[in-house]
Amino acid sequence: MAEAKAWPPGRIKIADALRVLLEKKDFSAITTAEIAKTAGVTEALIYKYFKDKRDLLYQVLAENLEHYHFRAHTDLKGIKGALNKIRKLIWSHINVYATDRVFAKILLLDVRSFSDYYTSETYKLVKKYTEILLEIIQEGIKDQEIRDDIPPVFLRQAILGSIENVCLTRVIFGREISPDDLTEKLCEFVFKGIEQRAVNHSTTQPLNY
Amino acid sequence: MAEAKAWPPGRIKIADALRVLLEKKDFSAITTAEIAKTAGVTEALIYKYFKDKRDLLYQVLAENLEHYHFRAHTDLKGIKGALNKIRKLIWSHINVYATDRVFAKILLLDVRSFSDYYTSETYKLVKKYTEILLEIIQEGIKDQEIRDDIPPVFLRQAILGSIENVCLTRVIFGREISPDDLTEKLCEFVFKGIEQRAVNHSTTQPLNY
DNA sequence: TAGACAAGGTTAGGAATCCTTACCCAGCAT
DNA sequence: ATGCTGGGTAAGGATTCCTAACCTTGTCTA
Repeated sequence: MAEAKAWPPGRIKIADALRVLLEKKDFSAITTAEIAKTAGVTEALIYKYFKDKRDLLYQVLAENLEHYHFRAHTDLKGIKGALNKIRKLIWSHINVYATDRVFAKILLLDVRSFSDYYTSETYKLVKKYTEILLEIIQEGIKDQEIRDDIPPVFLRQAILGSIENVCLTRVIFGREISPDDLTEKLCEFVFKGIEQRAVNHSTTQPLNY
Repeated sequence: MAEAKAWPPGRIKIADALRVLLEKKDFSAITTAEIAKTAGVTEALIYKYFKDKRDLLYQVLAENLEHYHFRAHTDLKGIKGALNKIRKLIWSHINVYATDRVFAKILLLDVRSFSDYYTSETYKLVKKYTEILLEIIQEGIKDQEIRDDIPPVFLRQAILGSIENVCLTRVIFGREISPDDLTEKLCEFVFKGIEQRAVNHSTTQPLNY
């Protein structure tokens, strides 16, 4: 799937058309007629390449996911330490939402309400992506950088939830997303929590940086 | 809106019918014909009481929200300390998702993809609900229980995101939700963060419990 | 080199779905 | 008795998603 090469022109035009339309409209408000017209093909062609309208959405998402998954992987190369990796992953993650609003909208809003999405190939890609974070957490626990009294899978959910929810409102209302600023705040939150630390200047110095 | 009293029987039957159908199906897969049939009324009656199919969804959600918002408020009475209040709020919040899966599905999955939802009266109720958490955070900052170097609005988003994302997968896949267990883990995460604390047995005893 | 056969695309249409317009009827106030 | 309001129905139309069948062009092969 999404072989990156050799898609017929019609298929490409259709996928691009959907991306264009999603910039301005909800997925549910976009009709197949509209997609076909924007793509410059007939409606029936959509159904040659996609099972149905949703499948088109899933496949468009999948193409983006593959790309960003690959990028996340390379972005992490050369970084030492679980917390540093998490910081970088958060930054990259937010940066994608900041620069590709259509992708953000599809992933955070459009597909989530369809229950067949969770059995799709595309959802497997999402899981593959979040696997990266899980591995970093496990590494961090092993190296004593991350606490070991909360299950890694749980931590992953909580971390991703906070990232996504912070970006979500900004995506919905078209507000600006600043990766630097948000990453800084998110890391503070995720790493240290909201509790006011004891104001004990002698013993609470951070050890790692 | 949602005057709690004096709704005509037809309206009640329609709202109930939607709730029943949502237990088994996506909102997008439910037809107006189906709703009418389940309710034992004609399709046209839906449009007497609701602007359109979505408006029906929003209003059903609104009714639940009002109820849970009220309950959250009373649940917090008599609790001292911002962190204790947050713990209780998290528990109540999760408990709602645990006991009312339809409500959870509507709020976390169904309405989010519709952009007109964010201009609806129902969304205002959601904001009113999240306002509770914001006020607690502000109180906590004032009382030095909560760190003051991250904006309260940001903290609220991050906290709610982690709560909701933790519940989300369980809602999607129909897995069990254990309020006690999840609250404990979430509070640990939210209050203290993921970073392994310095293993300094003399000074790191928790103070509050 | 005819012809089989994919691959890419179109024509035409049908079932379902959402929603509207016009109508009915009971109760009740004047 | 009459007008009017609130709750409900009947009937239909436009739109939307999707399918079946067909066309066309290039390529492989006997």
